[in-house]
Amino acid sequence: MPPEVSKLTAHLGYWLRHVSNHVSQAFARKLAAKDVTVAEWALMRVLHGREPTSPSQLADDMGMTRGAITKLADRLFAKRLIDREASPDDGRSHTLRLTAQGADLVPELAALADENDAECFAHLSDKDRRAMLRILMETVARLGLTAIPID
Amino acid sequence: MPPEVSKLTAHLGYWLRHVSNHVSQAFARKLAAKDVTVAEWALMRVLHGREPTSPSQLADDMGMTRGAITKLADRLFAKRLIDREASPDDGRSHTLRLTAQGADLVPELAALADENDAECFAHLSDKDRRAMLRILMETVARLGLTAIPID
DNA sequence: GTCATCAAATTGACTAGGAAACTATCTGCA
DNA sequence: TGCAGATAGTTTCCTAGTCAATTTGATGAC
Repeated sequence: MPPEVSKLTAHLGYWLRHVSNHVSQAFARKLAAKDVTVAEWALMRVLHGREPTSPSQLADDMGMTRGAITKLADRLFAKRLIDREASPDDGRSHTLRLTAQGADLVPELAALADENDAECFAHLSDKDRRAMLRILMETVARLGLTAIPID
Repeated sequence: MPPEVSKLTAHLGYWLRHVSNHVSQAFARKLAAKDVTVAEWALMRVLHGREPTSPSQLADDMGMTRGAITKLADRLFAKRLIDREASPDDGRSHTLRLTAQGADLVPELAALADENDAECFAHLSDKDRRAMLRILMETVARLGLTAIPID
């Protein structure tokens, strides 16, 4: 019997996607209570503690296109959670920052994220949790270096 | 200075989503050469080695809605990669299985998945790779137990 | 046996994001 | 100076999901 497809179960990417989808869906249900989506939270989270940032920079950092950031920012702006500010030295550009209201909301959302993490990964040992976090952060750093599509 | 938001960087779910998105996007570019999407591959991958399965079961297993499975299956059917078969004991239900063509394609796609994994996680030690895989599989098993939304 | 209820799958309306075209502005170079 | 790219952001079109309503078939109470 030829093992034509040796180890289908061995693809990290597959399991990653699987787990990520489940976790994000669970998180989305929690965030819905605050009328915020996961992507909106992600943008607010990136803005928090790094104040005014350009859409292009955010697109790179979040692994999304500029078009997506535009729409995402529109929604957050409509909810008064972020503000736009024209760039003084470049007429094309502007920066985004959290409003006071947005900044106030961040800790609440962070608490939901804590809660969601706790629920989804309750079965992991502290050691495993830390290992996973370290591996993921290393991977982001690595992918960040080659953020622009190569192949 | 009150640490209002203690450890924003500590949310596993956030990094998980970040890495998963990047990996899936890279994979999508590779799959495009075979005219297959990531979701299509995922469905084929689930069907492989577990032959005839109902859409509902697939929806549960893949963490998608039934509507999504219907549309996904439509596309794969149009490409002659899967077949529908009426359920003998339940007139409402049917099962899905890979066609010969679909089964032939699986190893090719699996090779692309291998390649993508290798590229995206090249920097990880074997030990880390195995740890990550184990943790993710454990988590899926755990989430599987509570697949139906609880809160 | 008939009807109310439930379950499987599909369908339609809606939403979020990607790719690429487009607009406005900036930069460099003759 | 003035014009040819390059660059920041937006917009349009398309794809692929979710959610809710619908259709069709099964099931159980009486």
